[in-house]
Amino acid sequence: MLDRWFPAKESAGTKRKIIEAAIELFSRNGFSAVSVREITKQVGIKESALYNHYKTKDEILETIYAMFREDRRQHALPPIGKLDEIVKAVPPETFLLQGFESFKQTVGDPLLVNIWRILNIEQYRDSRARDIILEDVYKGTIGFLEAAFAKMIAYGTIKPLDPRMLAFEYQYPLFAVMTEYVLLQFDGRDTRELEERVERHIRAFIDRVKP
Amino acid sequence: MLDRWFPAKESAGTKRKIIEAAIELFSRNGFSAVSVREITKQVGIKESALYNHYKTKDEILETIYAMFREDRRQHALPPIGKLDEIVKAVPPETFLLQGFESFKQTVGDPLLVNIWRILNIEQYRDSRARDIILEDVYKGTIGFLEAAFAKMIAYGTIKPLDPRMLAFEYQYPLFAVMTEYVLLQFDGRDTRELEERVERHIRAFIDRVKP
DNA sequence: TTGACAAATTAACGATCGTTCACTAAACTG
DNA sequence: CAGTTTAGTGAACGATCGTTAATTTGTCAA
Repeated sequence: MLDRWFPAKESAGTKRKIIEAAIELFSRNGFSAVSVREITKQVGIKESALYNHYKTKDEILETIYAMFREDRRQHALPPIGKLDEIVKAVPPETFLLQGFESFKQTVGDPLLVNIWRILNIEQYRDSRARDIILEDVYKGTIGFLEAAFAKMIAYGTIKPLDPRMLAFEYQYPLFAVMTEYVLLQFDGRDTRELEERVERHIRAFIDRVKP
Repeated sequence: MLDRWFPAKESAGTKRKIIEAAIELFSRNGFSAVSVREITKQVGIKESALYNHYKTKDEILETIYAMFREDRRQHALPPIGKLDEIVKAVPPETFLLQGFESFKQTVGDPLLVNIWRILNIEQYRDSRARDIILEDVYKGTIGFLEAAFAKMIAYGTIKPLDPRMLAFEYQYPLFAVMTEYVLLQFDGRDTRELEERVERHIRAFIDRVKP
């Protein structure tokens, strides 16, 4: 994710180091409680040097948002156009269990987890964070799943229930687990029970929709 | 909630007004981004007068936490001791639909909603907020429901499934809906679909566990 | 080798931060 | 009514905030 935004050719990679430090600090204390001096200290430069790379402190946050947005559009969900061929190619069990893999992949990526934390902290103060959570995460995921379930129903591979309700029943527990997972992980606490719950939820869901 | 913490006999009620202003401001911008001068301006006093009521800015936040904790222990869930008589007295349908009522009651209380927002903002920076969310909210709710489901199973009023799994399947979607609800509400956006989802989820759950 | 440009430093700016101080006015207590 | 407590003001404290300006250092192309 960082590699794409900050190509290695850039000499010292200070611009990238600033983002890395900012993500770590913002995710722990929030944007407002982190000073530019804290960021630049972690990078190893003076505070004034930061302004050679970013116009303002807010532009750093904006860059982090943009990275997350782009990463989600690229990697989080397959494009709607490819949905039909996916649903035709893989059985519902495999499709749904992919949600488990994608969960483990997300919580295993410290960068993604930290940006998710930042979004949670800033969601009320900053309408950009709110927009990412509501549109990209919630609406995007549910819309994708609804379309997928509708296709499965059309192909007769799952029971003919309301696809939007199915999307909700499948995904919303995962949202809540993600929230709790990220919080437990913050103190290095045990998260195995949550992982197990996710898997059991998905398997129970598969049983509910099997035709 | 405020009435109990700040009895009317206190002359001007400045201490209460400070908390009210702080809750509103903290819930919008976060503790760190709100100055004591902003709070006291909203109350109508000078910043120095605040220190007649609270030793530090943090003590205001601490008071808010304590209020939320106590309110939850008093009103959120019936005491475990009374659980047996409740499960004996009301059918599972009524018990579970009570979760819908309690959801509507929570999101309809601006004070509770704002404190919930504060907890979300501060959850990483402040271990006290983290503790409230993980222990009082998550663990407390799931523990209560697990005990309730276990009793229902013992009385044969629901199917004999794993009570902890049932608690998870019932409650976690509600956690996520609450999060999204509070966020949508922040911009005054339409939340009717979410309310409907909650009710449909609970009714679907009732169907799943009916013996 | 020189000139250009990027990236760093030192120093400082005005503003704002949480908190404290000395003091005053009002309200309760004996 | 005198005396003490409570709640308020006005001013200031040292620290820190985001940001800018002037200047130096390092790097690569011409």
